Amino acid sequence: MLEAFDPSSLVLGVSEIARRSGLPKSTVHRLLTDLVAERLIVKVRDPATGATAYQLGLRLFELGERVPQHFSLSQLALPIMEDLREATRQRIHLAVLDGVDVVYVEILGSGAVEVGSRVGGRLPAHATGVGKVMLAYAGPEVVEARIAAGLPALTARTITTPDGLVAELRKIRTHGFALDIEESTLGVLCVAAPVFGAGRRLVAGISATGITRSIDPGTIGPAVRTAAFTLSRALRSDASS
Amino acid sequence: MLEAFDPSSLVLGVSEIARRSGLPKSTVHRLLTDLVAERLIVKVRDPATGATAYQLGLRLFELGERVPQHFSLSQLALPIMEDLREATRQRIHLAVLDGVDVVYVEILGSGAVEVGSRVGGRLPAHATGVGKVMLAYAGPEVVEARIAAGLPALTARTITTPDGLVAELRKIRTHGFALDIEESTLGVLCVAAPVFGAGRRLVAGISATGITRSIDPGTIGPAVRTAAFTLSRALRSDASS
DNA sequence: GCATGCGTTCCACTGAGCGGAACGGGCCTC
DNA sequence: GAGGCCCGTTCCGCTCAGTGGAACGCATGC
Repeated sequence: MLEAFDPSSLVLGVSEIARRSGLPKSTVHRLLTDLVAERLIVKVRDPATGATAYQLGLRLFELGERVPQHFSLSQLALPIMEDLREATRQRIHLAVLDGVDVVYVEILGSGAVEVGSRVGGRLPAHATGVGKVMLAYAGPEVVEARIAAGLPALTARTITTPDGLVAELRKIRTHGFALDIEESTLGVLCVAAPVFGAGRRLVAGISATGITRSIDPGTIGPAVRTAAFTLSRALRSDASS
Repeated sequence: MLEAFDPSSLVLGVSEIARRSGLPKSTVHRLLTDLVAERLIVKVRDPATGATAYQLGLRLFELGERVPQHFSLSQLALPIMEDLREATRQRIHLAVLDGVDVVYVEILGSGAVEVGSRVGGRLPAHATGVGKVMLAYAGPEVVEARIAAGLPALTARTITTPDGLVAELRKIRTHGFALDIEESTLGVLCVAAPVFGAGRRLVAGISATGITRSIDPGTIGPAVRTAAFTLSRALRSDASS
């Protein structure tokens, strides 16, 4: 039922939540009362209509910040992301693979252009730089799962064929980094590198993103790879302590 | 039961969760199975012992990022916080009042020194700069609630008497900003200002934090207040659109 | 004035949830 | 090697908590 609150609808009434979740209104109303008591949901007065409405509560935010895949990773990554941002002056993303999508666990810097990424947001892996770089170093079963789930286009430049994706991933493994040239957002270019943890296992992807005409991959690529190596080493040190 | 996962214990076994939550082991086990199915919890192998353990799942992080008090506020605040960070070169905090505590909803920059603040973390309001500034502009019932809940010391410099706190809050209203001179962390000074939304209602507090000897409140105070005014105006514009 | 949809409450009915006990396994100590 | 301890997991008899359709009062729009 909590999934009814999506990023474009953060404040909802009982009937709308019932519609979105497929539960009866009385069930939703009772569950909301319980969740309000647990402070996972907050009951508010919708300023637009004056009606009763509900939104996710601060407690949920506090719990969300304790998710190890975000918290532990961010703690080690943030200083390195700050360095990369200082060095490149671009918007820096840190994301993990979740199923066939990427989920952004940390983003530094607002960009010169509006991009679709958002902390806690998810995008299909094949259509982003960090996603492609993680697909390149994840097992073939993840690539196959992504292909099976479909390769939807985010822009006209998104890779939408299995052969095209497989060839692209091979190229990424050769270069050691991925490029997203307007595949997720028109006018935006992104350079991404893989981050490994203990046992050389893929943990995350890190990237620098900016306006296509202001980014030189030849210059930024090595910087992103350096940050990725630094974070990988930090993760391995952390795992053995 | 999810509260059993606290920031110092992110990975727990069934028995430990049962102890912390006061629920029987079979109840905990069954609830965990349900939460794993909902992907709010992840079942992992504890690398230290090889035993089964559980941690909060990425889905919870995604939901946490949709909490309006974090998401909507951060969206408007981040560019302003970045400006303030650029101008002051200090660690920037954005926090909201929750009951008698402050909860940090956004933090920019790692500091020169380790401070107790953490995104999603909470601290007693009377013992932090952003907390004192919000107490100064919140209703007296919030101040009374904080006093009734006790004024625990975080350092030897924390205000621990009701009269001392009331006098301090009056002073803050006179100056329009708060100072935290080593009250939450030794060696650390913080300058904070209040952020208002529609109807001149207090929404948040913003602050710049750094090493005591590297911060001049006379210089940084106006910068923090400027950022607070800018964010307040952005919030009022946002509310009326 | 009527229709529609809202949030809220009621209550007869149903099966889902509870949690103590037992199990097998791993680890540690003697 | 045996015994003790604690772990995670499973079972199942028992109990009442949860369900959701219907009805209500209210607000809005035509």
